[in-house]
Amino acid sequence: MLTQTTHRATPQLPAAQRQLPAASHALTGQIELMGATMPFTRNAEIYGENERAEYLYKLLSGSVRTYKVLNDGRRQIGAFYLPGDLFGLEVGENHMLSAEAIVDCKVLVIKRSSLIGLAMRDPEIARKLWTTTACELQRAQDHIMLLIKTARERVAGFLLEMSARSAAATEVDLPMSRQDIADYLGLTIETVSRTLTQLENAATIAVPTSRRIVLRNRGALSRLNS
Amino acid sequence: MLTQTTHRATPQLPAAQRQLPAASHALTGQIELMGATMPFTRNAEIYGENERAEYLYKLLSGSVRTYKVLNDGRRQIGAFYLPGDLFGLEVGENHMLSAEAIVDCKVLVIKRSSLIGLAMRDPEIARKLWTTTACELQRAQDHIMLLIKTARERVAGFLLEMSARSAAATEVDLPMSRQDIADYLGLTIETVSRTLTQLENAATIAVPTSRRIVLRNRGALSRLNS
DNA sequence: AGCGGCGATTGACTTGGGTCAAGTTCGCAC
DNA sequence: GTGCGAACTTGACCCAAGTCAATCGCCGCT
Repeated sequence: MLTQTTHRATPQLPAAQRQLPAASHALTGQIELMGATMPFTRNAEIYGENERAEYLYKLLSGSVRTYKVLNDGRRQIGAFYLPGDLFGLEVGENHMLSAEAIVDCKVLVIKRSSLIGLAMRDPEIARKLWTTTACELQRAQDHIMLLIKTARERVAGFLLEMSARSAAATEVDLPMSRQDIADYLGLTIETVSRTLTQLENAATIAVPTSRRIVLRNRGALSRLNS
Repeated sequence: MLTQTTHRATPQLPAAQRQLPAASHALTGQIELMGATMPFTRNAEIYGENERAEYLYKLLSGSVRTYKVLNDGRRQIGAFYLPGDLFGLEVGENHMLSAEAIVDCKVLVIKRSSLIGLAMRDPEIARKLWTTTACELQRAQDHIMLLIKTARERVAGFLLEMSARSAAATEVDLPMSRQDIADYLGLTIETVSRTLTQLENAATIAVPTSRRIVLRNRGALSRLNS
C-alpha cells in the first residue's frame, strides 16, 4: 500500500467510537403512527433485492441483516440492524439489498409513498429522509474502510462497532452467527473463529459463550482498529 | 465463503453495466448559476476530511479522487469523479473524505447553505439533494461488492465501470495512476500491474499505453465481474 | 441416558496476493 | 541527442488467509 506523505492534521475518530448521526433518532414523530407493526420469524425474508420498495422499516425488537449474493454464491452482508434502527429506505423504486430477520423480530412498517408525500409539504420531513440516507452512506464508507484491513483489524473493528451500538459498556451480545460475521467482514468463518481465539489468548477479549463477548482491553482493540 | 441456498429469481445487472441514477443529471438548472468556476492544479487538495463542508462541487473538466488515509498511511480511494459529476455534498457539517485533483481541473463551486435554503422552499430541489446522496450510497455499496472479490475480478469490474462512464465504447482513457487504481481496489500497485498483463496475455484487453486500455473481450470481463 | 445435528473450533496444507528488489519505459529538461 | 526521475513492469520469495477435513460442545429429541 501507499505511504502517503500529505497527512491531515485533524485525525478523525475511528468509526467505532464516533457517534453516528443516529438514524434511530431520525423520523421519530407522528410519522411512526402511520405504520403497522409486523412480526418476522428467524431467517424470514423481509424484502428482496430489486423488489419494489413500498415500505420503510423500523426495527422494534430482534435484529436484521441486509445482504447481496453474487452469482457464484458468495454473500456480502451490508449491515446489521438493531432495535431502534431504520432500514429499507430507498430513493429509487427498488431495494438495493435483501433483508432478513436474524432472529424473531417485530418491525414497524411504514408506507414510503405517504412519507414522500409528507416530505413534499414539510421540509423538516424531507431533511430527515435525506439524513437517514446519509447515515447509510456513512455506514457504507466505514464498511469500505473495514474491508481493506487485516483480519485482526476487521474483527476488532466489528467488536468495537457492536459494542458502541449496544447498551452494555464492556459486554457485547451478538445476535448473529459466525457465518454472518464472516460475510459482513469479507472473511471466512474459520478466520473469524481463529481471530477471536487469538484475541482471547491475548487477554483482549473473553468469550464465555460463542454469542457473548467481553471486551477486556478496549485500548488494544482500538489500537488494532487503526 | 457461504454457499447460499435461497437465491433471488431476478438477478440484478452487474454494477458496471447498470445505469446509475446519474448524479450528473441531477441539480442541473438555475442552481448552477449560483456557483463560481475554480481551477485546481494536478494533486491540489480541493477539500480535506473533517473540514467544514461549505460547498458542493461539480466537475467541469479533469478528474478528481476522494480518499481517506488510515493512521498507518494506508490510503483508500472512495471514488473517482469525471466531468459532469457532482461531489462533496454532505448532509452533516463536515466532509467525510478528502478530495484532490488527479489532473488539472475546472470545478464549479456552489454554496451549500444557499442550496439548502432553496431546498427548504422547493421540494424539487430537496429531492434532488436526496437523490444525489442516494447515488453516492449506491456507488459505495457497489464498491463494497468489488472489495470482496479476487484481484482479477476487481480489475475487471473497475475497467467495466470506467468504460461505462466514458464516452468511447471499447477504449478507456484512465486519468489516474496505477497507485490510484490500487488504492481504489484495495490492492497493491504490483498486483494491478500483473493483473493487467494477465488480461492482456489472455487477449481480454490491450494496453497500447499505460493510461489507455482497449476492451477486446467485454464478455470475458463481464464473466469475471461475477 | 443416549443419539443426532448444527454451529463453532482447531489442525494441516495450499495459495493468492503482498513485499522487496531489479529492470524497463517514457517523458521531460538541458 | 543525453541524462534524470517518475511511473510502470517483472521476478523471486513469503505470509496471511483460504480450503479441506476432523473434532468438539451444546441443545433438543426420543
